[in-house]
Amino acid sequence: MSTTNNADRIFHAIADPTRRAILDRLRAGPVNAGTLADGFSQSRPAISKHVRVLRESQLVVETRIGRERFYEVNPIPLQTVAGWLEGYRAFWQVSLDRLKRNLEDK
Amino acid sequence: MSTTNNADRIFHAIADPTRRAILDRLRAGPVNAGTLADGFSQSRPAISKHVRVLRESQLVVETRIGRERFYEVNPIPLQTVAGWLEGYRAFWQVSLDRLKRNLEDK
DNA sequence: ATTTTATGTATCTAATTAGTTACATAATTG
DNA sequence: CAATTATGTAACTAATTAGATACATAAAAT
Repeated sequence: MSTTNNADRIFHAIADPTRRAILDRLRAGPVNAGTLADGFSQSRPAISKHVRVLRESQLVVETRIGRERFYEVNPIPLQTVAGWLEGYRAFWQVSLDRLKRNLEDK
Repeated sequence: MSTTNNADRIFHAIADPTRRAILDRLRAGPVNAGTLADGFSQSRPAISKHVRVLRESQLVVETRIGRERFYEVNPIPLQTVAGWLEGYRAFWQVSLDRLKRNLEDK
């Protein structure tokens, strides 16, 4: 995924349920890699790889303290998603009306 | 992707840039399959498959008229995404403060 | 009735991905 | 300094995916 733009990277990052779960866990506060992995049934390396994807999309920030690495959420990239959704919010009512009309026509 | 829940299906559906582009196109109003595909550089079957994924996630609704099939956006499932994001909105300010503090500590 | 048109499905392939176990590296501790 | 601990990376595998081309089906037009 080398020629991938920012938005793609972000949407891809949050597409995986484990990665969303990691973000949700980190929302409670920063934890080190080991503690984070303990909360999941997958192997530590598997979680490590998910965290890497999250870091590459900037959704997670790493802080190294000694040999430990703490991870925390950076919500900024989620604004990209929020912005995309926004384009549908305006559409919301109008489209529901149309959908309803279409369904009534049957 | 049989044992996939609703949210997973939705996040997965919007993860693909072509599928997001399809949704964005459909936001302008319903079109039939052929017209839709004409707007893309991929083959018609490729687009057809993307539309299927979008339909399975309920983001797109199909209406058959004669031999044509019209597609339109159903924004409702996007509420799932909006809801998930919402959990981060509250977190927004607090986490940015913390991030800022952490960065200042270096 | 035959041909054309609109569109989905089958099949196959190349690329990507999520997971695993084994290994490497760098701090800490005794 | 040797042993332990925290953690990422390498290598490999199985599953999933996006895309292409060829084919099937059904409606519409001649």
